[in-house]
Amino acid sequence: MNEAIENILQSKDIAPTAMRILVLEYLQKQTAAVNLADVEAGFAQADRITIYRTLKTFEEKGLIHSINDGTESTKYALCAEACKAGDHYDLHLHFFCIKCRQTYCLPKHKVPEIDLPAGYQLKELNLVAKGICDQCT
Amino acid sequence: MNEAIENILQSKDIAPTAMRILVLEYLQKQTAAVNLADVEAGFAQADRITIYRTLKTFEEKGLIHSINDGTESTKYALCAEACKAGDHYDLHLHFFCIKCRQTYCLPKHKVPEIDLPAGYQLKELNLVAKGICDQCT
DNA sequence: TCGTCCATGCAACCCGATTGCATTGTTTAA
DNA sequence: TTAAACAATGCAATCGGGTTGCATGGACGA
Ligand SMILES: [Mn+2]
Ligand SMILES: [Mn+2]
Ligand SMILES: [Zn+2]
Ligand SMILES: [Zn+2]
Repeated sequence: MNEAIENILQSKDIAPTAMRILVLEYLQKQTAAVNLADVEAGFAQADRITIYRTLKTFEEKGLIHSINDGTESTKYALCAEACKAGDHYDLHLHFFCIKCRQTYCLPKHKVPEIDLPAGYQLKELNLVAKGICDQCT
Repeated sequence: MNEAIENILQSKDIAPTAMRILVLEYLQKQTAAVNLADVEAGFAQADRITIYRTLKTFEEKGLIHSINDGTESTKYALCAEACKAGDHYDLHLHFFCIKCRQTYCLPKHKVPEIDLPAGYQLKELNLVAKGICDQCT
C-alpha cells in the first residue's frame, strides 16, 4: 500500500520519509488545492516547518504545483505526471470560488495562447478565474 | 493644474485631499505598476498607512486596480476611465518581467473568453504573463 | 563502526498587510 | 456663525504567511 506512494516519490527523486509519505497521501485525498495550514490541520501533531519544507521540496521536484489565487495564502495541488523538477508542463486554469473559498484545478482547461507585443518573451502564464463553483450555485 | 486632478478624484466620488492629489499625480507619472513601498518612496516624508488607505480608497472607487503578479507585494495601476466603484471593466493582461521585476499593464490585450464546466459562474478573470520585457531583452 | 549527509523540530525573524485609537481637518445643520 | 458630525490622518501595535538559523537525530555508505 505504501509501496505505491513510495514509488511516486522515488520517481520524482524525493527520498520517501515518513512525513513525506503522509503528506503525499494527504494531498491525494484532496479534491481542491490546499494551503500550508490545511495540511498542518490534516495531522494530529505535525511541525509546521517540516510540512512547509516538504511542500517546497515537492514543488521543486515537480510533484505538486503552487497556485496564487489572489488570497492571502499560497495553495498547492498535485501535478500531472509529466511534470518534472523545474518544469511544470500542464498549465491549466484555476478556479477560485468566492463562496466556499476553495481553489480547483481545471486541468482540462489549458491556458490559451496569447501573443505579446514585440520584444516580450513569454516564460509562464497564470490564469485564475473567480466566481461561484458548481457546489455553491 | 491641480484642477484636472481634482476633477478626476471627484468624478470617482473621492474627496480630493492633499495626500490624494499627490498620490494620484504620482500614479499618473508611472509607466509600470507600483506597490505601497514604491509610492512611499516617491515622497520625502509620508505616512505609510495614509498611503495604504489612499490606495485602498482609490481601488474601491474604481480609480486604480490591484495586480497580484505572484511577487510578495500587491501592485497598483490606474484604471481605464470606464471603471467604477466595485466594477473594473478593462480586464487586461498583466506582464511581469523576471529581469527588471516590473509589472506592466497591457490594456490592448484583453483577457480571452473561457468557457467553464457546467455550474460554474464566472465573476472575474486574472491573467498574468511572466517573462522578459522589451526593455530587458 | 564511524563519518557524512539529509531531514526534522524548535525558535526566531522578516515583511507586507491591517487595525485601533487619538487627533486634526472638513462638511453640514442649527 | 458656530457647534456637532463626519471623514482623513498619523502613529503605534498587531497579525499572519513565509522564511531562515541552528542544533539534533536518523539513514546510509565507506
Ligand atoms: Mn492546478
Ligand atoms: Mn492593469
Ligand atoms: Zn464553492
Ligand atoms: Zn524588464
